[in-house]
Amino acid sequence: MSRRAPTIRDVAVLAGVSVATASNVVNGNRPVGEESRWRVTSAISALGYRPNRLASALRARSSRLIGMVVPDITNVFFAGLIHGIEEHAAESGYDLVLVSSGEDEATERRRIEALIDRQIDGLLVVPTTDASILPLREGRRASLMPPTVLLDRGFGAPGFDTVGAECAAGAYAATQHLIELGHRDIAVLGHSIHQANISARIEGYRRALDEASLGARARLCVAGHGLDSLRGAIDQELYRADRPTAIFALTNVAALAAIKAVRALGLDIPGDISVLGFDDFDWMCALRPYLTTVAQPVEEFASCSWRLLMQRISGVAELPEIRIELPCTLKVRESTGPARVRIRAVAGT
Amino acid sequence: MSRRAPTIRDVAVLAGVSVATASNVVNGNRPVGEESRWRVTSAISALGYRPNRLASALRARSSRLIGMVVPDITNVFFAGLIHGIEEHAAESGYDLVLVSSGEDEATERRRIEALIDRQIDGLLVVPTTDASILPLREGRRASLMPPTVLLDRGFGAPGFDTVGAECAAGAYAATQHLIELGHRDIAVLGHSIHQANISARIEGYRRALDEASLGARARLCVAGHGLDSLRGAIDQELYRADRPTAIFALTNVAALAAIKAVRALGLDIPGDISVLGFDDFDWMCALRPYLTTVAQPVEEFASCSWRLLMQRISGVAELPEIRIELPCTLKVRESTGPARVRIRAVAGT
DNA sequence: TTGAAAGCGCTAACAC
DNA sequence: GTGTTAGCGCTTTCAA
Repeated sequence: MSRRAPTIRDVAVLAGVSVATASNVVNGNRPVGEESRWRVTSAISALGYRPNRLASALRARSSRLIGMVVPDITNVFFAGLIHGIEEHAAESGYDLVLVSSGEDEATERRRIEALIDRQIDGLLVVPTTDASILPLREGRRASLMPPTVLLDRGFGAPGFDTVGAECAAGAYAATQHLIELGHRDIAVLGHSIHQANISARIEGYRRALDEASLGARARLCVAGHGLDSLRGAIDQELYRADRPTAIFALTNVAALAAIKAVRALGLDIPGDISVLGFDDFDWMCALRPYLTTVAQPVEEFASCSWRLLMQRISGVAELPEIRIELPCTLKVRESTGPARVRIRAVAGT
Repeated sequence: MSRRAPTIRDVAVLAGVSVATASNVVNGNRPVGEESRWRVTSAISALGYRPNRLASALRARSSRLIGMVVPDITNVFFAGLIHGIEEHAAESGYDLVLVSSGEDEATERRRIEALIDRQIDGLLVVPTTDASILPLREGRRASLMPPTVLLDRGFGAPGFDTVGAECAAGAYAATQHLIELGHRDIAVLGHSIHQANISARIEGYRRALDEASLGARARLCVAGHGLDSLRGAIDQELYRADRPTAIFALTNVAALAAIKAVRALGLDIPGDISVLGFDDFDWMCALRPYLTTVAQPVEEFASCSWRLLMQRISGVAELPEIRIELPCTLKVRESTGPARVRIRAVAGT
């Protein structure tokens, strides 16, 4: 029943050659004679030999394993990222070890260490906060860390290659779109300020407001990562007498929270209040109204970060950190419309 | 810069003990004296030693790596599954190697072989079709295969532990719900018949129809896995003069396809046509109308399959295959309503 | 309670 | 073009 799996030694013996030759026909590291090659290949199929990747990784000092860390797998944006990366990995003969940090810095730290212990060849991280992965570079293990690329968050973190979106520009365009529709009271809804991408989005929002001399009307709703937390924050804003006429949600989860909150109040989108989201995915088109959103280039995120990582692993890339910033696209759809003129607003203007 | 990482030998030397003792304090496999333990722990922290999991896995014949194979990571149902499994894995000290089969049998096969080569301790698969993983059990590698649990699809496959939903019952309840609302022309939309779960859903649908003496009116729309393919199939059905008054979508992707198709025709849900879906996730509540759906117990899928896998790995479970079937929940919401009485239908009845 | 030593299965020098 | 051999870093007998 549980017969020992054949090793390369078994192959060599059956083929009547040395293990080196057997190894060479398997890996093609050295030329092998026609005769030997044939004997080895037939021995391999006769025995049903399969190489032990653990042993080969240990010896060759290359596991062809890439660690990937995301805050939450169920977030459609991260799921898209994982999908893209996994595809590239498969093409390049790598496998992905996927771990979730659950938006917790300590967990993230611990799990990354565990991945490094597994001798991964590279690391792809969507860090919990901009600062969370910094200690890894500074610690004793600095020189022993595998090539690492930070995605989405942590843009520009010193010591790391980073791939992110042009968040400020995207948010600027989105806010401008709302202003052009006549909105003057635009609330932004998002989580943690401790992330470069989120603060960049807020910055873009502020800039657009400032340019329209609306700077004083900025309304920031900041909450935790969860849907409920975001929902609570926007609820509070909506219950105010002078509630906003538009909500700019800075993440896809925030957009969902905003929609739920607005719906719960029986308000119409965009009749009573406009909602503008972030990220884009299949299901959004089933929403009524179809959500106006700032789409991030998920595919490009995946391909750029993968390319960067491969360059680092092969030692091609030069020393200084590389930062790649990808453009967002404002997708104007149905959830944003002209601002409803409110009595108070009319009187006030 | 690239100093060699300290090994357990370095630790032993610095602590003035043997490697065996150092190993034992790291792993606790054997009792170690107070004095030795202290010397080793301080040597470890002095050197910043971290064990090489590759080497330990090779020697101990246990990688603490679980392979997970899904058809498509971006499908919210599978994403939820991955999330749940990853959580359990983390708790138990395992890591997940995630691969996507892309609904392709050959790819699935190839990637599973690669996972086995990595000496994974267990395998969790949502197979492309019911038959796709069977050859693995039959092949020469049969005895060399790691414990494997099939999820969602492949229920009851010989030689495998399987975890699935009570699809027939769920679909029966859903269809009955539609019949009670007065629907007599109910189309089902789904992909591949070659999956036990899908055919069970169809069976449940048929049974409900039969019991209402509506068996002759069964309408099957079968398509490929893609959104577009499903969309095409349901479009065809909707363009018929006697189009259905209700659509029962057998997967979440099918539900999305149905919604898009109905919308494109300018029809109202549920006024003109009812839509009933499968699976349930956060974003559905942002849909207008909120989708009536058959929810599968994703969390339980994850916990049951994990428990089963752990039992097999530890050799606790007895020999015969185990099948676990989890109940679905019909969530009646807004997308299903009374059947609109059509002229033709009135005349016909 | 501890140590010495034999490998796990493989690759890469180094020889020929 | 091929073989011999020394490890990769670790765990685990076996003996003390």
